[in-house]
Amino acid sequence: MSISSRFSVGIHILTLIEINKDGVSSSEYIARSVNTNPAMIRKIMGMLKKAGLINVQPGIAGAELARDLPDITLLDVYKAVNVVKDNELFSIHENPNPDCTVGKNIQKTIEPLFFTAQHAMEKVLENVTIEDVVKDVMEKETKR
Amino acid sequence: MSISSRFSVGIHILTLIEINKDGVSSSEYIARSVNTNPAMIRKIMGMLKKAGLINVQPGIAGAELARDLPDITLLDVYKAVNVVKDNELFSIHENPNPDCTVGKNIQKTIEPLFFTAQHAMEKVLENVTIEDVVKDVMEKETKR
DNA sequence: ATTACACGTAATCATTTTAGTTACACGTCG
DNA sequence: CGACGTGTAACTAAAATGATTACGTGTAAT
Repeated sequence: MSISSRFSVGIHILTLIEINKDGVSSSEYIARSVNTNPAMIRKIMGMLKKAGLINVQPGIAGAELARDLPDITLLDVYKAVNVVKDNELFSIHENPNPDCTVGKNIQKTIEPLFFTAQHAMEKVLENVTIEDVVKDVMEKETKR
Repeated sequence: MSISSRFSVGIHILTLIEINKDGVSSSEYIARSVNTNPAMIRKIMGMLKKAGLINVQPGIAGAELARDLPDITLLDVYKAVNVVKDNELFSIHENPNPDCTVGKNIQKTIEPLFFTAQHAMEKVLENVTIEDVVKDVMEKETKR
């Protein structure tokens, strides 16, 4: 199992929009950079738009960021592209036997542990912004 | 997307073996507690055995823990049941366009960020043992 | 030795998710 | 009006999950 690449594509899209801010970031343009289909990009952009991360308008080519660079965290993107339902990174088996000590209590024991693990992961995503990503990409580019 | 319930079932199995240590934990017995099929249980027990967490023998009913309770962490179980490939909790889109600044560098920028997030999650799992789980289950049981 | 029981594992199946693709309605603007 | 681009729906192939059936092999009791 892996978390969908929609997440990394979402990050790619936002980063590209910023770096190409003097140009026009159409779905076709972005798709060439990501190396996928424009329809895929539009679908993901739709999610980013719905989450208030970018502005796009029907019929008008190009998208732009809806917030300042440092105000978009990877957690924002993660939630926007809907790769993991809220608090369901881990799934817990349903209907354990209530007539058994373990079956009766295991879910309520495991749940908070899973939440803690998940939140630790999300906290890391929250502390990285698209600005950080943009800077790193630019730095790698100039080092050639 | 969700991490397979094999993980929570694995925890259930180990916990049950401990709490039922005076009895015989056959796959059929465990399956009744988890509320699934004995074959599923045997498959997961095979993984736990391969990881050195339990001892089972063909033809002999019952399983027992292969380590002391505090020496089995949730991370051990997580890795044993193979729910996530090493360092692949997040998947990154393949073949971005190398002729684009973003496409060329985005993978190497994102990778370490994803690793950090994943490791933060795994660290939490590493700090919880089956002993903790057993204690919590027993505590919940006596509070009724 | 035969029989009953249990583990180990392969094969099959329905369901869900992903990623990709095509197609087309609708909006914008020259 | 016509060209272009966004927004979506429909469809596909591939992969993963959870469940189930079946059967070979190992163990031990009678």
